[in-house]
Amino acid sequence: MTPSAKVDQQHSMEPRDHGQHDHGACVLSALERARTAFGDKGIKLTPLRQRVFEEIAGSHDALGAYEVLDRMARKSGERLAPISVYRAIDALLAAGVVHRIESKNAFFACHAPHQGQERHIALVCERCQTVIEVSGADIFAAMETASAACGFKLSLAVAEGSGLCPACATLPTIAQATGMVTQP
Amino acid sequence: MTPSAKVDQQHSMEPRDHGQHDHGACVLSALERARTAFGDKGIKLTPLRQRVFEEIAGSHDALGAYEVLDRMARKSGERLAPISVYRAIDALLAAGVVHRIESKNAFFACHAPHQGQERHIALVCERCQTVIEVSGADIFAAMETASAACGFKLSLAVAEGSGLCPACATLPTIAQATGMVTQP
DNA sequence: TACCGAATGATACATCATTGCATTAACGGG
DNA sequence: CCCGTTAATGCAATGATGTATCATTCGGTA
Ligand SMILES: [Zn+2]
Ligand SMILES: [Zn+2]
Ligand SMILES: [Zn+2]
Ligand SMILES: [Zn+2]
Repeated sequence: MTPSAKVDQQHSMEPRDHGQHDHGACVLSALERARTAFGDKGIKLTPLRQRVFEEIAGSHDALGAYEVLDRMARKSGERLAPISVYRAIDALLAAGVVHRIESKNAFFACHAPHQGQERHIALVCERCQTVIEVSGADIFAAMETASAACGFKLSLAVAEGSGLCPACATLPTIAQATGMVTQP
Repeated sequence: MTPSAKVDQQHSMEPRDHGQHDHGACVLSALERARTAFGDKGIKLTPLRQRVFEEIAGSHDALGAYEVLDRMARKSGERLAPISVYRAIDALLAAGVVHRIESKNAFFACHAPHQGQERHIALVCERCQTVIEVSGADIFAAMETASAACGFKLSLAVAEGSGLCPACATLPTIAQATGMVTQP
């Protein structure tokens, strides 16, 4: 990846928010759920943790820890040590309000209810980077079945995917119609 | 993880090979399958790629790229640049003879036939580190179903697990019987 | 021979994450 | 209020993982 491409990837010019979606309200409600989750678990939602959470929830992307760091530094002018962000993220993970995407070494804010103990999987859009969560009960059940069938005692399961989100999945037809090609 | 624990994790004192298993033959057959896979795909199995593959296949663990590097350096006395190992691993991945475990940033040699297009998932033993592959057709089908149900066009799916392999899963009963405790 | 493309070597750098220890904030019992 | 305890943060260094860039080598080929 070239340095210039890297700049373009700061998630600023992405085709996020395909029209609808009140983002201010979306972030506020995420924050409210976070307060509840921290309260329920007896963990403290400190100012630092809240700032980190707002940064992650403020994007619907999965952000790397250093990306969070950069964004916070740009806003406040002060650069935290990486460990501070990692510690805050650990608390957010423990509270269940952010999740980690193993295949990207990145973190995203949970916008799913996770009511009960239902497991979800994360789906990452390759075009707009948006992460969505979908119920994964059948998937984890199948993993349990496949493991048990060979005598493996499964204790931790990871499942995640990437592709095109519903909004982006409809766009390639436009590229085709206009004669756009992917390889010059 | 403590530094001393790190040393213990060099995969040398692990309870690998719970009795049976002719490892020399196992590695040779893996190498033979690798030659075939490279031939089929029109990629060259160069000496460097073969050395890297032997190092990975010689362990039934998933090895990090730098662990491969260290082992090769210990054997030959010459230390490659990391990029050389990564490039070799890229070729091995392309040939399909090793797989990556996203949740560990590590690579293991494929010992499964993968006949046809059948997808497998990797299961990592938390005690002996052995990686096994099991058929994942149902799992990937469930991921496809869950994605399609919400309009997501899935193009890449990751599923992997950790826990206790069949051999290790039978051992904890011994620890219990002898009054062993996990927390002093 | 000259050329080309694939593979490798070599240096430096980028990105991801943790260890260790000092300092500060929060909270409850005297 | 003072003190002791614990959680949280600050700070410096380092470890662990992965890539960019350019030079060199090597095998085939016109
Ligand atoms: Zn939003
Ligand atoms: Zn999208
Ligand atoms: Zn073997
Ligand atoms: Zn085991």
